[in-house]
Parts: sequence; structure tokens; C-alpha cells
Amino acid sequence: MNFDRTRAAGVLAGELARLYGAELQRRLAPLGLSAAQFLVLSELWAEDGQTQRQLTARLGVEQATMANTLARMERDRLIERTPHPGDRRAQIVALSDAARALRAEAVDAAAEVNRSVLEGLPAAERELFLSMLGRIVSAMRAPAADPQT
Amino acid sequence: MNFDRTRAAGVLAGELARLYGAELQRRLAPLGLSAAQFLVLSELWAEDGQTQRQLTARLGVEQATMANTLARMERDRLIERTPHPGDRRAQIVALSDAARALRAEAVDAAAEVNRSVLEGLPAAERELFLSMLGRIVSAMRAPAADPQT
DNA sequence: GGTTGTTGCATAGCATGCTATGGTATATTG
DNA sequence: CAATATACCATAGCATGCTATGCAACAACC
Repeated sequence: MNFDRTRAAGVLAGELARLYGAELQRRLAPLGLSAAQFLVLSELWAEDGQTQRQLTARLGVEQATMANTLARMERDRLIERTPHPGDRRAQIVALSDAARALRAEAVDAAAEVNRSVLEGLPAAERELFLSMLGRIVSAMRAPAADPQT
Repeated sequence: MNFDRTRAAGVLAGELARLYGAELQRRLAPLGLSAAQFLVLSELWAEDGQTQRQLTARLGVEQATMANTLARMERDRLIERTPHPGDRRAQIVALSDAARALRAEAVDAAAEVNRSVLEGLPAAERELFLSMLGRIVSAMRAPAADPQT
């Protein structure tokens, strides 16, 4: 009849996400980046010039969330938007020079935060943990888990 | 130089937290509860009549966050606040009758969502996963992980 | 007993997530 | 080709998290 937060995977994940987000924010702040902005940039660093639609799909957030994040990034001069040739509904999202210049430092900072998260586990368990987390997320993303599985 | 989201523990945790929150929200909505409200209620079901300070400490969110959540819960008639006897700064947060009545159903719904999260893993790995997640969260909560550990 | 520090709570302002809605542009189809 | 359906994006409104501030009440100390 009770609910044990310390054994609820989702609650623990939420807490991990908050702690991780705070730490990432702290490390990225000197670069003028937030955590969500960093994730968008990491996509654009891999492939510059995507549409909002593509970014939305790849990062797995809702379209409206991405629209707002991109608006803030444009305000902060991290991206530039130009008309899409061949589809007047769409726009091309491109890195600004400033954003391109931040790449190495930002990726280093994020990598370090990720390392520090995993330091909570013995080295031998880290791969397994990432694998489990990945499998759980994939399973949840897929078919909304029918109760009998 | 790249950043692989699929191997970043914090990003995956964030995604799990979002998926979990959405599912919990979906299951609790018919009861008129949100996910954050449910967590506060789960504390009060265990021990009714706590102060905001106590709830803040036990759920691990900031004081301002709790103040806002409690304000919404009072608006929604889930809690009632009465003056603290012996400390005129503080208030006692108590369950409303409506909130007391929701207990069994809400706890069932949350337990089911938690089960469904773990169904992404073979049964044999579930305990280990919870243990790892718990250890990582504890480690991050503690001393902000010095880089040499 | 007054000054100073601490504690409990509220509020303002922001970021990031969501759903719902609407406008414009493109595609499909009878 | 006109009508309808889809697709791309923006905006409004909300919840939940945060930091920074401020006020009132309590505690400690000289």
C-alpha cells in the first residue's frame, strides 16, 4: 500500500536526470550554453544544416519544445536560420561561428560529467549499466509496454 | 570530439525520466493527480502532517519548487495547511479527505508503471539495475564527485 | 533586551518539458 | 484543377525544476 521511492526506477532516473542536468549546466555555463542547447549543438556538430523536424526526431522531444529551444538559441546567437530551398514551410538550422568554436570545450565538459556520473559504480559494472539503461529506454520508447509482457 | 547521446548516462536517465513521467501522468490523470503531486502525497500517506521543510528534505527538491507544488495542491484541494503550533513561521501540511481516498488507486497505478519500466529488462537483471541506479544517485547526491576519484 | 544571524516560507523570473491550436505550404486525390 | 489531407513551424498556456530575493519569526549572544 506504500510507495517506495528508492525502488521506483522512474523516480530514481528523474533524480539522476536532475543531478546530471545541474552538473552539466554548471560546467557549460561558462561557455554560455545550457544543457538542452548543448544537445542540439551536438546534433549540429555531427551534421550542420538540419531542419527543425530532423532535430526534433533525433533528439526525441516534441516539436513545440524544439521550437522554443531553437528560438532561445537564435536569440543567444548559437544558430542561424535560413529559408529551406525547395520547401517554403521549412528552415535550415545552421551553426553560428560562435557555436562552432565552442565544440571542443563543450564536448570535453560533457564527457567529464558523464565520466563523473559513472564513477558512482565500480568500473566493471559501468558498461552493463549503460546497456541496461539503453535497453530500458528503447523498450519504453517502443510500444508503450502492454501489461502482459 | 563527438558526443554520443546513447552512451551518456545522464542523457539516457533524462529520457527515461521523461518517458516515465509521461506514463505516470497518463495513469494518474484520471485521479486528478500529477506526478509531482503524487510524490508529495506518497510522503504524506506515510506520515501525515509534515512541514514544508520536511517534505522538501525528504523529496530532495528545492524549497521554492516545493512551495509552488504545495500551492497547486492546495488549489486542487489535495492538501490543507494549518498554522504550526509553536512556530508561527511554519505550517502543517495535512492530507485532505479526497487525497486520503485516492491512496490505494494511486499507489496501484504507480506500482504498475514501475513494473512496466522494468519489463524492458529480463527479470534476472532488474534487482541489479535498481541497485546500480540507487548507488549512482547516492554517489552524485553526496560530495559532487571530485575529478580524481 | 536589543542586535545579529538563522530558519521557514513566498514570490519573481527563467529554462525545459508537455498538449492544444492555428497558419501557411505542400501533397494527394477525385 | 479544386478540394482535402499532411507536413512544418509558431504560439499560448501549463507543470515542474532551478536561482535569487525578501519578509517574518525565531534563536543566540553580548
